[in-house]
Amino acid sequence: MTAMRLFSEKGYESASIADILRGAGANSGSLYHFFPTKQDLLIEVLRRYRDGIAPMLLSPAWEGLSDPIEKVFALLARYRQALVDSDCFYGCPIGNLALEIHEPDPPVRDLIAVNFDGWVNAIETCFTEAGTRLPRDLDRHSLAVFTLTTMEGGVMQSRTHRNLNAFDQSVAMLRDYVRRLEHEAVAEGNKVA
Amino acid sequence: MTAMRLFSEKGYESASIADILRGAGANSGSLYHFFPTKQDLLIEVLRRYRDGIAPMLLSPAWEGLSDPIEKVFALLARYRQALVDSDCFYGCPIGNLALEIHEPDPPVRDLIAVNFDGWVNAIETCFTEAGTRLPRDLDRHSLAVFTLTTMEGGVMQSRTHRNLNAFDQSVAMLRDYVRRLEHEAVAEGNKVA
DNA sequence: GACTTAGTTGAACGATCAATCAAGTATTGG
DNA sequence: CCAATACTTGATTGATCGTTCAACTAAGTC
Repeated sequence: MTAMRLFSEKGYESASIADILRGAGANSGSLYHFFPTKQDLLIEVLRRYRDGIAPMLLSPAWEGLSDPIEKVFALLARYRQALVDSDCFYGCPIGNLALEIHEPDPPVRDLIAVNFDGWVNAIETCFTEAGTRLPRDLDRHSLAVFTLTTMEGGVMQSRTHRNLNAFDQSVAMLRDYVRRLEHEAVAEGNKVA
Repeated sequence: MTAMRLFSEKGYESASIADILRGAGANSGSLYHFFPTKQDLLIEVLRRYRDGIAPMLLSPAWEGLSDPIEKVFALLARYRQALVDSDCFYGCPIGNLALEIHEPDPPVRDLIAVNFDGWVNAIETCFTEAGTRLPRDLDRHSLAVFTLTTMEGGVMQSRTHRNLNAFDQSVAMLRDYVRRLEHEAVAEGNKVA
C-alpha cells in the first residue's frame, strides 16, 4: 500500500490524502469507501506492520541463523542496513509515529504499543532461548526492551546526524554489555559445577 | 516563550501559528515582525534549548552532586520525573522534533544535532571525570551517546505504553552495564598495582 | 434482463493553515 | 517637538487540508 510508504517516508500528518491518492493512482471517493477517515487508514497500516513483524522483518533477518544472540544483532544489523540504503534518512516507522501522536488517541497509541510489544517479545524469545548462556537471574524481558531502546535511540540520532556513528556506537555498547552478561553466565556455570 | 511550550506539547506541525498567538496573547503581525516564517520561530526555540542545556537542565539536576557517575543517572532521573509529572505524556522536545523533521531542512536538523551534541558532551564530561573508575580503553564518548540513546528510546516507549516500565528497565540495564564497567576498572587497577 | 450491491469518479465544501499588509500606535533620537 | 523607526493590529489571502456526495460503472444474483 502506498499509504504505508508515505506514512513511513513523510510521517502521518505530513502525508496528505492527496499525496496518497496520487501515489496510489486512486480517487478520494474510492479511498473513503474503504477507510472512512484518515485515522482508519493509519490503523490499517499499523495492523499490517504488526502482522508483518514475523514474516517481513524477522524471517529475512534471521535466514540461516540459529544462534539466538546472533539473531538479536542480525536484526539490529537490518536497521543499520536501512540507514545505509537511505543515506541515513531512514527512521523506524513505528518510532516515528510513536513520537508524532500527541493527542491521547487510544486506538492508534494502542496499536503502536502492540507493535513495540511484538518486536520486544520476539527479542525476548531469543534471550530466553539463550538459556544458561545468560545469567540465571537476568530479566530477559528487560533486556529485550533495552534492545528496542537501543535501536530506536540509535536510529533517531543517526538520522539526525546523517551518519552511522551514533547507531554503531550504541549497538557496540549493547553488544559489549551482552558479552559481559555471557561471561558472567560462564562464571556462574563453573561455580555450580 | 509560548512557542516552546506548544512545540513541545503538540509538536511543530501540529502547533499552529494561531495556537501560539492565542497562547501568547499576540497578533500575527507582531509575531511575523520578529520571525518571518514559522521555521524561524522553530530555529529560535531550538537555539534556546541549546543555550538552556547547562543552566536549565544540568544545573538543577546536578545540584549538590559531585560524583560524576551519579550525575549521569541524576539527569536520567530528571527525565523520569518529567514522565511521572505528565502521566507519561512527556516526550523529549528535541527527540520529538528529530523524528518530526522529514525533509532535509538543513538549518533545523543541524540545530537538533547541536542539541544532541550538547547533551552528549555534558555526559561525556562526566564519564571522563570518572577517570580510572571506568576501564582505561573505554570510549567515553560512545558511552555518552549510548546514554542519550537509552534516554530517548526509553522515553519513547514509556510514552507509548503510558507507564514507566520501559524507561525504568532501560535505565536499570544501563546502570548495570556501567556498574560492570566500574568493576572491570577495579580489576584493572589491581592488576597494575 | 431487471435489481442489487460494491466500487469509482472528481468536483466541491468548509475549515484551517502559514503568511501578508495597509493602517495604526509607541518609542526613540536629534 | 518632530520625524523616523520599531512594533502592533486584525482582517484578509490563497493554498491546502480531510472529507462529502451525487452521479456513474461493474459485478453478482435470481
